[in-house]
Amino acid sequence: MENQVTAHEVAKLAGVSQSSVSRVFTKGASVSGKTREKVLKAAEQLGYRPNEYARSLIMRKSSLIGLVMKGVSNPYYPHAVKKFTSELKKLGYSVLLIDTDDIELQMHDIDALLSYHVAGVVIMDATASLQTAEMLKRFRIPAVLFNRVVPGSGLHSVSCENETAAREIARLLIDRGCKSFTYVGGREGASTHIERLKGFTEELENHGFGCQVLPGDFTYGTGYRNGAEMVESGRLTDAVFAVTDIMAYGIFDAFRDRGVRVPEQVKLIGFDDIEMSSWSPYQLSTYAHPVDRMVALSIELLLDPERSHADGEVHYLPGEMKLRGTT
Amino acid sequence: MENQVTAHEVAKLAGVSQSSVSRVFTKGASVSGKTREKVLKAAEQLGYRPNEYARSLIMRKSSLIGLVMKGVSNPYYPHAVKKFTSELKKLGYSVLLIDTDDIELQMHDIDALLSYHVAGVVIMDATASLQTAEMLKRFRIPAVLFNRVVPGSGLHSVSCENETAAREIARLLIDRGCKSFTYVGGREGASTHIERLKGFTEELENHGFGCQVLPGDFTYGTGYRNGAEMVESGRLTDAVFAVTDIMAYGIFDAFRDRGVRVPEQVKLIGFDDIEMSSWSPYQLSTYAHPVDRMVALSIELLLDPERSHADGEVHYLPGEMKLRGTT
DNA sequence: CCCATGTTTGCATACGTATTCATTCCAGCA
DNA sequence: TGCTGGAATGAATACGTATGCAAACATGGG
Repeated sequence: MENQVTAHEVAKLAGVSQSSVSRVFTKGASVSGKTREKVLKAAEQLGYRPNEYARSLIMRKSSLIGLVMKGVSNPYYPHAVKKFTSELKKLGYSVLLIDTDDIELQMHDIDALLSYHVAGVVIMDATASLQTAEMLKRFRIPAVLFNRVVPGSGLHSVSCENETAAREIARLLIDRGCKSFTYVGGREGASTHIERLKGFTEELENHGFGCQVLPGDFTYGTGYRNGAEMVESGRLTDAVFAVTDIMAYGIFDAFRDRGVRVPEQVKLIGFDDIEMSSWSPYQLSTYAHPVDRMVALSIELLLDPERSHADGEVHYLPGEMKLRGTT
Repeated sequence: MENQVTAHEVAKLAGVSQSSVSRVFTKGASVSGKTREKVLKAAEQLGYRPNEYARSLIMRKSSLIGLVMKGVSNPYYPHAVKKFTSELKKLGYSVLLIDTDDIELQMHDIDALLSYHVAGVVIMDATASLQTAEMLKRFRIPAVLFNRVVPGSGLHSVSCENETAAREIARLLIDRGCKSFTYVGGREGASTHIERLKGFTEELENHGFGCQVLPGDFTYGTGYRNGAEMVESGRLTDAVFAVTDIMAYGIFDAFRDRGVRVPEQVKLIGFDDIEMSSWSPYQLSTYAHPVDRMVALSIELLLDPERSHADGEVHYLPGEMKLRGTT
């Protein structure tokens, strides 16, 4: 950075003023074709790139979007990250990656976002406490919760139609002739868990069925333990709905290891449709997130000046049922 | 960003000069306890954070590290990303995430890195053409290739001891009594592929064995197809070494689907030790990357001013064999 | 009490760019 | 040719911070 090529040097070489150089690189500015050409040639020769720091400083506008990830527990998120980065790149934004260790977006992480005055924040696979939400509002940083809803936070949320999908899943399993049901959940308090649980159990109730609810945490290991326990304690049901594909794999493997056959003895269905679900040992039936549309909507909410600072909108987008071998 | 709290406002509230405010937030600067306290109180009250743009501009030094990812094909990388972000955070750096679609780091992506004059670049799961390497050198951006080596690029490389590990794997399989061998590879030209292939076949040769080499691309699907073809064409061997865990899964599943038993009929071993390898359906024997040490060394290479701009160092770190159920 | 020494402090400036404002340029027309 | 109005240009300034410099201040020894 010490030997940075500046607009002044380009200007000198091109025989114009620094202003003209700037105008060439600022879209919508008025420059004659002649000088534009001279400037571009000089810039090319020197390898000039406008300095983003100076640019963001003077324009009082950041070209960074903060992307908050919790971890690597679920392969579903890296996929969404990829989509975000490539879409944002098209719009001229770069991505500042924040990796929280905690379930919640921490104050410490907020610091980085504030120092760069990011144009917006996407919070994935993590949640924001009301205090954190307040902080974001206070500093007028547009934020959207991706795949999470935090009631009362006033933050935008973009989620899958969890409840509706869970109802659909319930009906599907009933149609398949199942009479007893189990729901294996995610972390207590996670909106995806709550909404899917609600839709599933309510719809079952509507049809006169009950549901065994087992606690979980979105991990394979816990899925496995739950599956093992179901078999060993004799509490196996005709159908199992796992809050997440990853958990479904664990359950599936626990069943298989104990000689329980899927889908003959038990029907199993997950949620997410990550790549692995189509792999041979699983062939898991599941409900696919509309990732692309979720990403597009998130970006829209962040960057539209009309909506970014307005009250939090909560969106539930419809996904698609993917029926494979486990139902 | 329009209503940014500046050091001037803090200064006014605290009754000191802007310089003093700056000094409080610049470590190593000389401030009295009294003013420090006044400033911190005022800053807290106003929610002041130093503006990174102004700071990076005046200091001519970026606090960003570029992290280049190719995609989401291999769960091994997200794990490393997490390690990078958390380690860099400790050192006061933030992460600029670049997502290349291509196998190579593209010029277009370089632009973002240059605009922010990043303090360094980590290139993961992708490679850099000689032209790109030249570009990085020209702009004096320290770079390290993570898990890749590009001879002649002059870039630092931090990799696993691929060749040595592959030899070890060969000896292990020989010890297990295997007489015929297959290597299922990765993308042509990828250094991990080349090095593991070399170590494996050479060591086998040393013991008087040949090796069937099948082409691959690091994906599950290709692993599966290779596995299927081996069975169906009758070219099954006593042992199979897959360049990557992901590919090993595909091979394993193809075998299983066709009634070939692992490890009784075929011994199978992968490379990476991603989380899934310990899952019940696979229990894959594999060789674990020393991720933590690889990350630490990468950061060291980037940030040590003595080494960051020096000629590219190529490091191979030893990992650890993980023997599970497939050998 | 005074001077010497070291520590704090404020002023002014610079980082590289976008943009306002005044000036110059130039095409088009009478 | 002389005018006019719009387009293009350059000079100057501002963004928010770190830092060199000189002035102010504190401290302690004689």
